[in-house]
Amino acid sequence: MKSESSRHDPTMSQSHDDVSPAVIKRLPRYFRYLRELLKNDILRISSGELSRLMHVTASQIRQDLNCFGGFGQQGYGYNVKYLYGKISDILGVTRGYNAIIIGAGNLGSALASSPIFEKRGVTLTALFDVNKDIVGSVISGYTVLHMDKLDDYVASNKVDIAVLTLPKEVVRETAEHLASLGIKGLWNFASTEIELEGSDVVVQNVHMGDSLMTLCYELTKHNQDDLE
Amino acid sequence: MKSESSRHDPTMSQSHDDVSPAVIKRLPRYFRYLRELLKNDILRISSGELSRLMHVTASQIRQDLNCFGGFGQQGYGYNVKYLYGKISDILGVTRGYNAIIIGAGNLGSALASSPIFEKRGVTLTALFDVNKDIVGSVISGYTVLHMDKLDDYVASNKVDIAVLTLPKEVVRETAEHLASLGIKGLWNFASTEIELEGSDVVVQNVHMGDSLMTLCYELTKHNQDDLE
DNA sequence: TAGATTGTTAATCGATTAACAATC
DNA sequence: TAGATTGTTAATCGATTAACAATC
Repeated sequence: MKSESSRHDPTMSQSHDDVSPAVIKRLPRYFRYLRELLKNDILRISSGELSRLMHVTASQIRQDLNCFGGFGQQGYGYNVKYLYGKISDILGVTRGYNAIIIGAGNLGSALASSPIFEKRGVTLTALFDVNKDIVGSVISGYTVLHMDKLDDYVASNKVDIAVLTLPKEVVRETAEHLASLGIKGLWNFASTEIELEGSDVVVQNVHMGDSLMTLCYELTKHNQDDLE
Repeated sequence: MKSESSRHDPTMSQSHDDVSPAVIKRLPRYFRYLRELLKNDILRISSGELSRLMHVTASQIRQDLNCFGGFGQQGYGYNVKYLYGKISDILGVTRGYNAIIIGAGNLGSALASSPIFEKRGVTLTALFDVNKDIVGSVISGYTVLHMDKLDDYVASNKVDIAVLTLPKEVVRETAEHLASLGIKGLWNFASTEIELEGSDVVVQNVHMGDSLMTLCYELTKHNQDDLE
């Protein structure tokens, strides 16, 4: 019945290797909107209503959600709490991942002081830096550790994610070192792409600059259109 | 010869309203790689070489670049300097856009202290905040101004882009106010989407949190795969 | 039951890749 | 000229939308 999508392992609720990248990229957005609905005590929503809210087609919403299982109910719609829980599970919010920040400069501190981790079930556990002026200082309740304590720290603490907020020049070697320590997720803010050939390390490159450039492109296009 | 893509206005080098979103999203990445090549004194590259570097198909590169005109030369490849210049033009790097930062907290300061604007031809001209403790302090050479000076400032200075690094709760009203002042580009770091119906304001929402969630999804998927 | 809305298949649309003639 | 590589068309692939039967 549940089609081909749930395979092998019968004990696990769902497994979904084959979900398209396009769908996956949209999941965090569903997460955000559902959280907002929940905050406003809206406990039930149809794909039609959600489509108006999110400015996407109802068809896409139903298609997307169905990649992971039938979360709705005909004639009723979706239970917001239930759906939010399911999507949280899929995204790993309930897994209790731990993160450390490598590079406690402006951006590193900004992230440490923000609720960005907590909101997504990720726990920040430490910050590292090489700068003597920064090491030992306290940022958002964390004492910044020196990088030479990193190996020991990772050996004795569970670390799932390393956040890379350090200069472009040292990103590559740092990433390789972190991978060698067994850290499986890298969140990279340096404007260079990390390539770890043939490793099982997952990398997300942020590229804020690309976003600024797209904005500039659109500004430029608008201006041009006005002239024509 | 130049096909349908360059239309109307004969004085303007190119106009290209009809370029697909997929192509546009990739332009900043070309920009980054070409800059890097230039830095390494590589003055000539073929789509084949670039494809190996960027991990995309040569076909896609040629297709993408051709949306804006024939920048290459058969039998030779692409002149890196020339191509970099062209892409810079398309992206608006040479337009001399000015930006202001609204919200001089951790993230605002981090952006102000980074080369992110300068690298893309954007000039940061001022920072604003409402917090008495922050207003008047100097961040990366800029004295933080109080928000009540904003209207005057925008009236007497060219401001193309406003960077929104302020709390989610005030983003909507601030965005509307900025739009009413005639600012045409908003770069939004709050984890909420700005909708300005029917205005000619261009918005880029950054959503760093979505990136973290995608990382968590992939970590989770990896772990599951291991179990199967 | 009747009405509403999902789950799902089929149709459309857009984006990517392959192939090759044009040409430097 | 011969070799290389683009520009461009045609073929493939993937993602989105429309439609409707299943069903709560």
